[in-house]
Amino acid sequence: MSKPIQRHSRQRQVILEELRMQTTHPTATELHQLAKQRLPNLSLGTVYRNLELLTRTGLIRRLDTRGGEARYDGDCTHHFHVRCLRCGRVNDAHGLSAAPVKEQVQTLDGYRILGYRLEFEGICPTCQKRPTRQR
Amino acid sequence: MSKPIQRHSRQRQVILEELRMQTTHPTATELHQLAKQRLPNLSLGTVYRNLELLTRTGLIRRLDTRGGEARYDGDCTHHFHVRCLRCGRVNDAHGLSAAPVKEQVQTLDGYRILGYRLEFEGICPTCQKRPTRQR
DNA sequence: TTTGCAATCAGGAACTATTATCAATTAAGG
DNA sequence: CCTTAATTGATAATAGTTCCTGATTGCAAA
Repeated sequence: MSKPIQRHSRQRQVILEELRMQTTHPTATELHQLAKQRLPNLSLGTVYRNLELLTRTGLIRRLDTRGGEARYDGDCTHHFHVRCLRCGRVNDAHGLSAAPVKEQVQTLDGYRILGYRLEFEGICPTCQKRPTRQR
Repeated sequence: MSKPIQRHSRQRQVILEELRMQTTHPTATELHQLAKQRLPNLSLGTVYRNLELLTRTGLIRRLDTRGGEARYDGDCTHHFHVRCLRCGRVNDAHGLSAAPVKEQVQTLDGYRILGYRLEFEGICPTCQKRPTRQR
């Protein structure tokens, strides 16, 4: 059972390009809408399949998500994110480092530590302007 | 529309107790199995409903999860987690401080920052012993 | 070129985790 | 007790994602 050869497909190319054009960390559905403008009968399944494949080969990053949809990031340099607790949008937080924290950890309960993720939570500018919903 | 009065139910009590007894940050399903031993006809819906309510009132914490199921933590003191990239289990990482990191950020792109989450990724002891799956 | 074949596709069904609905039950205050 | 509304179990519905089918396509060797 050898590793399958990855070949070049127009769909994958377009999906990757569209993701890289965005700074908004789109969801699979959003990306599907965008890419569909160039490939009208691109299926959502194909978008998911390729996002998975591109994530696996390290060309893009998949961002965790609080319950909702996964978001994707075309920028693989090490950086962090700020997530809006109201609307769920995600922005970059460049220029920060959690390296001092990482240095505190080599192993943790026998885990072999491979990396870390740091994410800030808050309210985005747009949501700050919007009145708070009634509970 | 006033806030409903929260009353005391046996189910909620048991769910909370079982969660607090665990150090493993169980998923809703796992917790359902555990609590069912004490309340045999406890429904999964009730578990979800109460986990949501307890999270909202701040008695427990819901942990983000990479795609799969949400996990819950009965310990609300501020601490971090290590997640196994292979099996998804989560352990605590007490005794670390990310305060220096937080101090780097007051506002970020106009966001009002309310908190941050730091999570380590690695391979847990059990999975280190298991041979790597073929790709 | 043409051909062979595995990688990839579109479309839709299936699956998984979670939330909503609803009639019946039950906690809590009067 | 009695009333009222929160809560429950059971079940249906939803959302996001993955899986399956048969058709298509990129690529390498003939």
